[in-house]
Amino acid sequence: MPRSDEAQAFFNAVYRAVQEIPRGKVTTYGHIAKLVGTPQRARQVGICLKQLGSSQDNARYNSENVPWQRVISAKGVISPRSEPSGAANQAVALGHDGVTVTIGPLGERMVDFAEYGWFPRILPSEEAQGLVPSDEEDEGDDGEGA
DNA sequence: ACCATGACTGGGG
DNA sequence: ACCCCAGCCATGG
Repeated sequence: MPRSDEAQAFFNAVYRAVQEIPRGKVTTYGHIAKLVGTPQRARQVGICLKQLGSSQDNARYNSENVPWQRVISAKGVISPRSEPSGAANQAVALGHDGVTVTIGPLGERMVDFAEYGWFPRILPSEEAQGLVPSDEEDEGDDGEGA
């Protein structure tokens, strides 16, 4: 577990944000970092998910109630890790979510953001609670289409 | 206490 | 378009 209370707060914020990713959708480590207010700490988001244990550990946040599989790299690829089966497990879990994972030329497991990407500016829960400062500004944000 | 190692990323070469 | 690199900072030796 993290050393400081500050770090603990960051971990919890990340877990809560990840819990808001809808089933059948994915987002990036970097986007979660932005959602919790620390855009430079995408790497630490990865550390948070790595720390998730099973529900048997009596931890408030665990691999059962936090959909860790819905977070992938900004390249649209399931991040490889020391344990190769880890990425494979994530692909299986995503498949269970109804997300199609394709295999790239180098064996990378990739997900199409155009179809499965979830990138809100703020957390839906905050919006529902009216915690969002007033922000009625519009600009041509996205406009892609496959 | 110091150093190396990552579930990362955007920018430069 | 691909590779490299400086920030990032929790963990483990």
